[in-house]
Amino acid sequence: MAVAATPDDCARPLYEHIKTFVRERVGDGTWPPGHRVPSENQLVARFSVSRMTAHRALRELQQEGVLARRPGVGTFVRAIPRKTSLIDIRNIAEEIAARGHRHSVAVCSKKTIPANQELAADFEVDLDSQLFHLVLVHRERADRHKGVPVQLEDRYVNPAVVPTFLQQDFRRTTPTAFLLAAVQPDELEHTVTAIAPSKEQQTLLEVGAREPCLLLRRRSWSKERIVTVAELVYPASRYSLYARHLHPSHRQQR
Amino acid sequence: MAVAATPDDCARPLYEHIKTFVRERVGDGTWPPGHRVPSENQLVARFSVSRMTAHRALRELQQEGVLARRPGVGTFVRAIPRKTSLIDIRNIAEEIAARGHRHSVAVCSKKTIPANQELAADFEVDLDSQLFHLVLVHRERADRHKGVPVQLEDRYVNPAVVPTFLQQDFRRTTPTAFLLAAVQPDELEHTVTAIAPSKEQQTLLEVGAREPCLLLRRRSWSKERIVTVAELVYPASRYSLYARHLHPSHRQQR
DNA sequence: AAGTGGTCTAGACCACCAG
DNA sequence: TGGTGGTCTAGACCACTTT
Repeated sequence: MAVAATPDDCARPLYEHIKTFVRERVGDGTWPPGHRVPSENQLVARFSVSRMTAHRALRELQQEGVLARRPGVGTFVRAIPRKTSLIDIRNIAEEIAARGHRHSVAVCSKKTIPANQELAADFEVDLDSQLFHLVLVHRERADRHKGVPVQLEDRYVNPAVVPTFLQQDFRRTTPTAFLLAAVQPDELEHTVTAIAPSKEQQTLLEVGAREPCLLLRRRSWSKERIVTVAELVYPASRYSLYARHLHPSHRQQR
Repeated sequence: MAVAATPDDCARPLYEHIKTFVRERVGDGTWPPGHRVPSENQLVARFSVSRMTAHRALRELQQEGVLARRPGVGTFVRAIPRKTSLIDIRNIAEEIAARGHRHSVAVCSKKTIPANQELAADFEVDLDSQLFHLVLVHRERADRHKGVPVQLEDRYVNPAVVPTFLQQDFRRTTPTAFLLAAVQPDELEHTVTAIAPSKEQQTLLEVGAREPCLLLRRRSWSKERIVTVAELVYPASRYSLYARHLHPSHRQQR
């Protein structure tokens, strides 16, 4: 009974409480796909809110692809893997861990550099402003072998937004994880193209000249300022990008 | 004055009326980026609805990236190209037209074929079931030159869902446009990788063996049934995929 | 002080689906 | 017939920004 007051009660909207309540149970498997979640009226009683508030919580979870609702029937946990990657930023370390493999990182470069013409334009700062620059190679290994490179990360970061960036130990925390924790980006831009790897990229990724690679260029903004520009190179044989999502008219499923 | 009753008044929710009203003005440029849209109270008066209804309309348009809202200030038309491609299906003909160029199509193959093992699994139908198969080359040209191939489209369609598919004239309507009109997909899956083009792809796309290509594999569902599986090959030098979007906490912008 | 958006309530009516 | 979700109203309080 009781209202299951989560630790983080602090001033969050009531519908967010309900969303968290549902998401936790869906996330940890307490409510498996197909499971019927409490009706609006049951949530009204359980959380002591009005029906509009409970409705909003369930409606938003439906729009996010977590739940499927059927008028006259009920609300159910959706079966399908929800939207991923390309859309959300994904942390490569967690992804690899999710596959049951080991992730490791080699730091190739980690320094402060002056902005050249192109970078100054990207970051909307003056020429020769100081920027952080980082080059990493992410490797994935299944057992006790050395593993293979799966991503080359070439990243510039705005020191004005994240002054402590270069002090991190990137063998413990990926830049993506750190940046997401440090600044919540308001906006993301992704551009994907295919490239033939350069000599240097071939060496770092341990691929041949003929193996095509995916180049994902990501820029993120916070409060109108660019936070980071990253070029992520994936050998196509070892990685592809995936997205699955609902279409505007959300509805359906079991 | 009056409620600007749109032609399609038929039983649509009131908040949808308001959303349409706003979207039309944003779409046709009547309200340019940065323009301040009517406040909730003004919409309440104009549409004779309650504030909750007006609020929901504006909130959803915010979530869709059309509007930016600032508490205490107002609601404004967003400046930035909203989420595109990779997320939404995009129609290559419209895209090319939007760049002021001409789009043309060569139909390489258009027939009914029996499902092999792989296709049967994809479509969740029996082996040797009949499927529609289509191969197109999309070209883009700037002036009166012949233009260059920008996309090779290799598509299978479920006849049970779209029986009239093969009867279309794909020089007039792209498969994407037709399919979107025929069946509203509930769900989409995109997988992106990089490939070195095969001999046949090199010929059709008029690219060299060394030019990497993007391979976008798209599957769409309607009511639990697969509608179509498409493999779209883009020469990387002529095309890249782009997405820009807001992060979960939507807020900001002028 | 006035206006904005953000949230919330306690009712209500409806179409739909189940038993 | 009773429960479900979908919509809607007419109030309300709040934090915030602008004037």
